[in-house]
Amino acid sequence: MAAARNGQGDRRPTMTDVAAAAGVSVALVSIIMRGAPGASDETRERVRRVADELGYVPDRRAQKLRQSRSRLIGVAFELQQPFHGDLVERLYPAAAAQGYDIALSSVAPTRNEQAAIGDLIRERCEAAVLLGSRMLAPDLATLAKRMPTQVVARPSGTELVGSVRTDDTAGIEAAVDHLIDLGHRRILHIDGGDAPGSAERAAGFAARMRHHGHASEARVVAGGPTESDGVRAITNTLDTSEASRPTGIVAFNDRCAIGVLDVLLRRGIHSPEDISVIGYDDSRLSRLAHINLTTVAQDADKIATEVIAQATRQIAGEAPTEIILTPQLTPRATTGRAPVE
Amino acid sequence: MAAARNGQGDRRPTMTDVAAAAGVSVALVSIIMRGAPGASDETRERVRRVADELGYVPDRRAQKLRQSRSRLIGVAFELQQPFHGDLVERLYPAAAAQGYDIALSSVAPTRNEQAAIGDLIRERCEAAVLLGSRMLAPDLATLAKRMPTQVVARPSGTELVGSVRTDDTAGIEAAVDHLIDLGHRRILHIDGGDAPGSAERAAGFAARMRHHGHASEARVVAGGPTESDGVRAITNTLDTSEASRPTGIVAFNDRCAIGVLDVLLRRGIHSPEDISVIGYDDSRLSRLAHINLTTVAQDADKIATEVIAQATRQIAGEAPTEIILTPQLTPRATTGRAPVE
DNA sequence: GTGAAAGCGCTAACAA
DNA sequence: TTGTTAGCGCTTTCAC
Repeated sequence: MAAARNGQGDRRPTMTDVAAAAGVSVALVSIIMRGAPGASDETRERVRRVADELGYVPDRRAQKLRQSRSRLIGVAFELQQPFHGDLVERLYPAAAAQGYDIALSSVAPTRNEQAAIGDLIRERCEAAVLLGSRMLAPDLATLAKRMPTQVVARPSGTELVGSVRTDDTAGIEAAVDHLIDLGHRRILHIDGGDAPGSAERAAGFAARMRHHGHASEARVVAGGPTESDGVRAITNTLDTSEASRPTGIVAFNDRCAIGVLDVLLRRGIHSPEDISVIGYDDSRLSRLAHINLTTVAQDADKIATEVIAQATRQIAGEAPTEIILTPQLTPRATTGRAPVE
Repeated sequence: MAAARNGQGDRRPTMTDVAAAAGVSVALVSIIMRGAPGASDETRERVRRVADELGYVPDRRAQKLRQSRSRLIGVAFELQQPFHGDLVERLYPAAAAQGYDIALSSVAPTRNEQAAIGDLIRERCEAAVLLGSRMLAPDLATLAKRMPTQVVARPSGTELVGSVRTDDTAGIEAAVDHLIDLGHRRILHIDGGDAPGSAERAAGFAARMRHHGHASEARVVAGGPTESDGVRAITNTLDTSEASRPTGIVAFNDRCAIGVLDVLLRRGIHSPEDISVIGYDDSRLSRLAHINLTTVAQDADKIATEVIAQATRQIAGEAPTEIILTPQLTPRATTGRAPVE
């Protein structure tokens, strides 16, 4: 058959086709499709109509190739991280407001960051945004020599690479203060293992407990960023410290906190009556009605806006900076007054 | 300053730069970069070295523009669906094996499917793969006139659009059989509300219970695809049928099942001792150690392979087909023998 | 084995 | 207001 591809014809219409059909030059069609000034309203309307009839849609690759700039911001994100989803979603409108498009490149167990970044380079993105990158500072610096680069939700470790993140210390402090306010004293922090931000949060926790004069009642145990890590940490803790178990827990993040809650439930320990639990991220998970987790919220909207703003600045040649936002404690149902002893 | 962008120079090196630096023609560089035959090993090595020194990376837009075909398969996926992440991850290698690249376009609450698909068209993808699309059959048919289209995990409703999915009826039947084998009789199905596949699964459930002669002990209640839906459904059920509560539950999907488990936990009802629960999808969630949910598994690897295979066929002009894979019951920790009454 | 030249679909000067 | 022209960075004949 002549018309392959579901009879859609052998190829998509191009600007040349539209120009021919409308009896004008391609340049004029270009002007009209871009909404640029320099065409009569009458022609404009006619060409638009012809284009629609033909089902013409501009070829973005050709557009971007021709314009010396791609006006593309590349985003590497992890497919399995709900918070990355929250961020990506907000990057689109933020970028559009500055006249940029977003190119997505995913990171997954079978697809490493290098592969994802390679795609962004081949697409000639003008800047790279790495969500929760696991790259080391020297590698980031190398990448930064190729293209303006930022990391999100972690420090970059090099002044060549920008960073937008929330103040981990402040976030953990807010969590500690909240529990102290509620009368808790024996407070446990389950750290993030080798996840980015873990060290800062653990240090912040210890410092704040000291500040309140309860250093001796503070404990930090090894955890990690997933539910399983939370499960492991709390199980260990409960099994080994029956006598003096904590009344308040600050988990590394929401997923970790959810693991903790799950174990508590299974053991018949009620939250918040027996133990208060605080997460970190304000991910969609934490907001689910049945979880309703008190958490330290990172404002995805604000982060996205700052990321795009910094990207355009870096593209314009400004030096990258470290932008630190203040997280917000969001009390929900998993924290309450400390039980009377 | 002359060198904007972190001193990386004003522009990225092009093939012309490499050719000049190596003292050969661009055509030869092209041959070498693509690994095409027609260059001496010696030149090959020298040009490669020069390219590396310059940090040359081919411009994919220019490549794809020049080649009449984009060799791009566009994928529209939902950012917040873990199973979509599983699929996307597997589409990369499957596509690469056929010489295609993947272009990602995300769907989210603030970014609808039309927007996502528009991007795929502008990128001149040769085929569109829509994960869990919510588009109606007529709209899908319209899209199919533009480009070869497939939907995944649902029927397309039009023969113009391909579909790769698992047999919902068979999956639910396997779940029912499993419970029946374990001695369960009073079995509840929490359906998926208006989610794709919900009707098929509910019908399959009823039919299979009838087949086993336990139609009278089968119940179907309204649910949905999220944890909250599961919470709502089971709460209702427990509150209204204290006397004859089910011993087995088949939830619409894993997330729904997890909501159910959460409520059971909170009420001190043990699973599987008191109530067995089965999910659907075998998402990462279900495999978490502390959840360890019995579920009906959809083989993401196989789905991805079939999707790419069908995409290449459709691109070659073949008519789309409906590919139905058989799901696999995966027994884990949330199902066990029915309690003795 | 290598190079010259044309052109993919578009935009942007510049002319008319 | 409209058309002409010259590329963007690459691949692909077709000569040499």
